[in-house]
Amino acid sequence: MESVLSGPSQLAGDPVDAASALIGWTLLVDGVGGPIVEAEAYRHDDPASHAFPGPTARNAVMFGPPGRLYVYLSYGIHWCVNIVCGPEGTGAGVLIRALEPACGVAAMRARRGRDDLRELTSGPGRVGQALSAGPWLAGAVADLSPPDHPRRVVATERVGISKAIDRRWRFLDLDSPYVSRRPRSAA
DNA sequence: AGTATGATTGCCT
DNA sequence: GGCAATCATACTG
Repeated sequence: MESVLSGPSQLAGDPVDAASALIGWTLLVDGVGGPIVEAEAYRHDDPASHAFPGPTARNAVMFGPPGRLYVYLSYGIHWCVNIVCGPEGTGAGVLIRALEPACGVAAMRARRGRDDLRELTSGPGRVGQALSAGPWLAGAVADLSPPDHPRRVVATERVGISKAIDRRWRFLDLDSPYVSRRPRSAA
């Protein structure tokens, strides 16, 4: 009997390990999506995390069981997708910053209003739009399936934050053309 | 109640 | 490279 739970075993452990382990796993929403190529960890004791102030209406999902989706509105414009990680109740998550557009490409093109594959899912706001993310996804169980080939993963600085900027908790597939930003120099 | 600030993106010069 | 868009959340008074 196979486990019903999906995702890497690290999903319920340290979110930093989970973020790294998630690279290469395919995330689908309603059959649309592809392999994760870029992700950032946000720990509960991390000043940059939405969970840092403690449980609130917005971040409630983060304090639930791992493997679910935490969705938030960024800059009043973009809906961004996270996978809740860590032991249940700790309030940690992993922001999905980029995917390889593999499944439902036509749908993603239509939702994004763009044809170029590199503009479909390379960036957290783009991922949200391509997957049609919104409040209705909050708390849904993440649809994850394992990588079909190993990835070269590298750790770099997180993007767009002003606190705890020194923590290199952004992980990406070194060989993917679909990451939002390449590391400053190859590591 | 009012204000400042974002885990961003796309269009402008 | 710079900045506007746009609004929920968090914080101040």
